Amino acid sequence: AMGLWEEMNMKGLEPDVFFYNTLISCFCTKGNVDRAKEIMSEMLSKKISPDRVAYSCLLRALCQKGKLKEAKQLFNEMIRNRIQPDVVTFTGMIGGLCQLGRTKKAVELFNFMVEKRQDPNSTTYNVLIDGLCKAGLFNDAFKILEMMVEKGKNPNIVTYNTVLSGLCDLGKVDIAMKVFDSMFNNVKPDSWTVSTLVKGLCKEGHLDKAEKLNRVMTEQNKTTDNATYTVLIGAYLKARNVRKAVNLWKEFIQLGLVPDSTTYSTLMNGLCRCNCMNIAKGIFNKMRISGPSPT
RNA sequence: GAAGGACUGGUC
Repeated sequence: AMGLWEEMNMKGLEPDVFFYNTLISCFCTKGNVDRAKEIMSEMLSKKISPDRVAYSCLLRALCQKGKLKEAKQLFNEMIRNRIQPDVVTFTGMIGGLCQLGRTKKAVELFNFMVEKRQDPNSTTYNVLIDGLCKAGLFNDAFKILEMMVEKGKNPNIVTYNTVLSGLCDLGKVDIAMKVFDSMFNNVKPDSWTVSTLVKGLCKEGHLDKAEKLNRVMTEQNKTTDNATYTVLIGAYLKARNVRKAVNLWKEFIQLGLVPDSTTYSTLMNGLCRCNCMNIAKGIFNKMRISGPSPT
């Protein structure tokens, strides 16, 4: 990285706001918030003012790491510098808080942004609904969903998938299937929808229904993908139905789907647990030849 | 119709 830095200086290239923000974003996603803050200080020393994007990045990362005092300070600094937080800023922070497990704080922040007359968009609602579902607070999530509809923000495919996932986690796959049947009027189910339901059905032991759903959706809407098959194959291996799993794996290849590292991990783990070392070896060799697709 | 920040599913 230092090499690149020097090279840029030699060529007389001045890093701009975009460049700095890219760096900040990288350090934030790597969880190195301190380094990201240093980058922001450096911007200031070079007379480049951090903009809304720079602040939003850091704020989300600070929330996610539980550095809430620092986040508050930075937020105030942002306001002091006359940079207004927007819906993305708030949504990011809400998401960070949810990942932290502080859903109560997340809801507070949601209310705060409404007070500040920032209109939550569908992504904001989706983030909060997902956070509440994952915290096991489905009823609260459902209230937010109702609020979303009241405010005229129509649930999109991500909203549906999020809610379906929440229901499946609760073991309410029967209700999830009813929602699925009713969603076609509003949105078009995608492969995420299918894999979510397939996972839910498998969790309850309905492998046959899961497979059928995938089959129907593949034929009618071409909505299948790597992840969906990985769920199905993994479930059959867990049920020690190696024959079925291997057939699905062949089908997977025939469809032209491309296995990645998760696909192979699932296969290797499952086959080894079934004591099918020979089959595992064969697939492993295939991977060594073609290589898993990059994540 | 390109853009540096926010949302959903797969193994461990």
